Amino acid sequence: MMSSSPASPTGATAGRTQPELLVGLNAVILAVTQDQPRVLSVGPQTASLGDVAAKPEATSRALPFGPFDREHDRTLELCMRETVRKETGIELGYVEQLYTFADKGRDPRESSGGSRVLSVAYLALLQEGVLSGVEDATWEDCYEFFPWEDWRGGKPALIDEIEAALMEWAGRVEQTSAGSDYRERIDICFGLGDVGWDAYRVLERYELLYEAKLVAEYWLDRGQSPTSRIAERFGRPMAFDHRRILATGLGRVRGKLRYRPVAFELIPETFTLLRLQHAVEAISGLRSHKQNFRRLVERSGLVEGTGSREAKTGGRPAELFRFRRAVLRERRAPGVATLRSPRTP
Amino acid sequence: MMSSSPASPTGATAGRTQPELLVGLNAVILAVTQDQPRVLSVGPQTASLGDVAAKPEATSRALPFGPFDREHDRTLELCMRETVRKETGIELGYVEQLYTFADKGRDPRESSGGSRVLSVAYLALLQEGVLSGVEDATWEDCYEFFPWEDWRGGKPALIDEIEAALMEWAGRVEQTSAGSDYRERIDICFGLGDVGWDAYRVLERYELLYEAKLVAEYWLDRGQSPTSRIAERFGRPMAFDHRRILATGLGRVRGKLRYRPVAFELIPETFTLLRLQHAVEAISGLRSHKQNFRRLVERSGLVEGTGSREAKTGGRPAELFRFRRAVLRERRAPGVATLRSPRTP
DNA sequence: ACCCTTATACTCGTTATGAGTACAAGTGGA
DNA sequence: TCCACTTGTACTCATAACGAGTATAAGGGT
Repeated sequence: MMSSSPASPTGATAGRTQPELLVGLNAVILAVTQDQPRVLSVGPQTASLGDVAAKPEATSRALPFGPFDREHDRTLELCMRETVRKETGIELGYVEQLYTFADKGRDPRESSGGSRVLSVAYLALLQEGVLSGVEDATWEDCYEFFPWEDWRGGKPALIDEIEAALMEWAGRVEQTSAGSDYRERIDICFGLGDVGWDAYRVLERYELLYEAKLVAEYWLDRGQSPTSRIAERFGRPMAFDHRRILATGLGRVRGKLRYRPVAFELIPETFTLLRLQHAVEAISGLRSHKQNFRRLVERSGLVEGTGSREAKTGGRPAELFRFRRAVLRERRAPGVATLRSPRTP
Repeated sequence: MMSSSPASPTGATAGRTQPELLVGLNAVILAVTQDQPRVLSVGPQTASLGDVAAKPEATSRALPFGPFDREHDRTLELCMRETVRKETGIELGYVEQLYTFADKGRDPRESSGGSRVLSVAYLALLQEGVLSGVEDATWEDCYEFFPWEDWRGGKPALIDEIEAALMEWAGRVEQTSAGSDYRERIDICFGLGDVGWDAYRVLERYELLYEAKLVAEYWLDRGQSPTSRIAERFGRPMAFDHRRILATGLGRVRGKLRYRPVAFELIPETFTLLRLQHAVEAISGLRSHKQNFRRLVERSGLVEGTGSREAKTGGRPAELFRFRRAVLRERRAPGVATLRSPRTP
């Protein structure tokens, strides 16, 4: 309730009893290994828990999470770092807050009398090679969850299938309600017609597919089983709303790549330009022109040569570069601008 | 605690008792009126409450806020819209989630035995002319809180004063701790040396000033009074950590302006190009080249002429334009790219 | 020596950007 | 009516950035 004499920053009244609200933290931890974008997930490795194994949810991967300990943690971010450190042994570097999720129904247990759950999601980027020592924490390929997001090999064939399925859905919906702009949303989200593919819109695409009942979670959230076509073609589901959270995270990095030098958080201290390029391509899901990428990165002043070179390239040895921290002092908002759209013709 | 068999999206254990944690919502509601950026604030209009009037906090403005009603509200955003609607009569349009604040100590009452407060802040943009009917809700000029952020008249003289004060502070700190990169942070934040001014870094600047004890909140948070110089020169304080939240919001719009057409959320349906330019300038705090701004906006396809024109310009009548929604179907990430940096020479 | 691979340099045409100049079309007053 | 003043709009021009190539360098293997 707004109040004209603020008594607390939120206006919440102390001592007022309400049904339980749990606050937790989720972490989207991304890395690039073998030129593939990976996300750290937790959950049982194999479904060997007896009869539970039959249920698809039981084998879904989840994002690392933990409760927010309001007694001991000074900040949300520290709590998240601590949780991840304790549970996986990983010491996070680059971290940023992503989004706070609190929609009713995001935890299926709510409906059966459980508490409402609010969680604050964080995004973290790790360099290749940092591995978790914990058995049931695994790195998964991001594009298994979003197969339509990987355009590095050109427009995925799946896009046509998605377009057809979405248009069919939009047609059905338009008959009942006033929904003539569904087609427009579809065009924008998936870059159809003369729209270009915008790598950034990961979340919008996932949510549109969810609305169109084309992702497994739509059915699982309602206690039903997805059709086999959905289960096989439209990406692996994750537990709860974690695929949505992952979509938010992937979209955020892709966006940030354009104007902040976050790519360097994903690769070792020294690297060849091709490696940098591959990391950027893995995250953005787009292929870029090698010579121009080099020109762009060099001209930007983001990197400096180390003098030494890497021999194991299979061809001419490549020079090793390092990130010039000093660049932050010289230019505003440096990033890798090349990441516009792939040439579709 | 991370768990290998996820039982809840956050891992929070139901039924576990912890000290009270309150969840609330804050809204940064921005508009542009008379070419000035405004923020909607609440609080007593004048300090006529007796002896409380002497304390500066009693007269500070606060951002609109309300508790998150976990029973009735389906989503955080709906709760926020509802709160604002009920309390000010304003029906929000463009809204996005901004950030979640939960640092220990953000509510001064915590230390005196109160509850920990977490709040989710939202950003909303309104068109000129939407006014609140509620008496103690007022529109305040954003730059009263951040006088150093307005570069429309060229580099503010205040920047030199800030530079001096910060450098002096950095010098003092370096003697005690290992802090040789304070100067680098100062350079980056305030665009000194060969760095350019980056309009986007509003929060970083505010936080640096806070650390350097140059904003009133630093002292108020510790129950002390700021020096008169700080009170007079470094912007008006707000209640609690609301100036920090406002900084987050202003930074976010400034950033978004560059790649999404959010400027149109701030102006009426039809507008002259100069009006659009002034709205962009008000938010970004930068002046832009009129002819180039026009070229950019027209070439971008973001707008279309309506044929009619506005007479009240004081000179030649200007054509009225409207935002072309269709552009969203044609180009990825359209924005107003011109907003780089002001020519400082 | 020849072929394959990857790295790196350089070219070329197109488009975007910053900074102007020039002219158009209103207003109000001498 | 003419003139000064205001704001809007069209065009120019040099420079930088971008997309797409071609050409050459420098390693390994057979």
